[in-house]
Amino acid sequence: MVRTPCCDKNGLRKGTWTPEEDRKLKAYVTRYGCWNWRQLPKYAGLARCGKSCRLRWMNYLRPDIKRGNYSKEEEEAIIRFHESLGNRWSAIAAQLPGRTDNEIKNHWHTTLKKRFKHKPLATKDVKDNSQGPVILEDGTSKEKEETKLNNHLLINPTSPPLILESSLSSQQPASSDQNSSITTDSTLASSKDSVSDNNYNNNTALFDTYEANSGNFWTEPFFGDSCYMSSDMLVSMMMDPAGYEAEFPLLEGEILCPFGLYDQLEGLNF
DNA sequence: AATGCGGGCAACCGCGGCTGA
DNA sequence: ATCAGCCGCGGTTGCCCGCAT
Repeated sequence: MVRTPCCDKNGLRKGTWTPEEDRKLKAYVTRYGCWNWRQLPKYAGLARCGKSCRLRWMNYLRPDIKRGNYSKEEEEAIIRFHESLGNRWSAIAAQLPGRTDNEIKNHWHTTLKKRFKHKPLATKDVKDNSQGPVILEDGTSKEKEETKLNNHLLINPTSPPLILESSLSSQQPASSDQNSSITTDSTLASSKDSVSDNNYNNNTALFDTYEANSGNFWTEPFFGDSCYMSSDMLVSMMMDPAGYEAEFPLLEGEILCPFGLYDQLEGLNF
């Protein structure tokens, strides 16, 4: 919509994503996970660089993204967090379920910055806020400490990120980290939540199948780390590629099994 | 109706950090 | 200790759209 599609010198597409490209990327990541962004476009049948794919997924295609207007609560939260964190959009986004850093950054520059100039918020309550970042007196390790705290907020269930009422009313359950890639360990739970979206009912069924048959999906290193596919699904793909293909037809240009998957399979007990 | 202009936002670019060899 | 590859982040760009004139 924004940038005119073109090709760079390597023959990779740039610019606006087409619905077809979106469909391919979404289908591929949903099925295989983002095991390697650099290699992913090749196997997904996309003439895009990995960076572009990652960005598109993170900012647009991820199922847990909340779109639409910002609530007053969200805007106030952004302003407060920006006061204390500065332009660390990813850290701010981590506290706002369903919002991406890019989206927040855009909203800040286009709307909030002007408004904030006219009506600055008091900073005291921000610094006193237990949910906010720790402002160190010496200031020397502030960066590290903020990072540690943010990580703590993301992981520790007793210190949840800011959950806004408007977020709770959205279709997906509030999760602890809506900003991270689905491949990160700390986001396994949120990944499960994210795929509970209406568009992903089929995948939810796959999770349930895996959990019922093979224990906890979210503690299993390979599947939890890099793949949305259940072990049953994977086994059927490996043992009976034709049967698997019949059940889950490949997309145009898609390759059945990415590199790395076979290596990971060796460690599994069938 | 035509034109100009600014806002909004998707996407690109480049840098820095992390990790493994 | 060094280097290369990859990923994530923040800054910036550039086009579309709606509104004002």
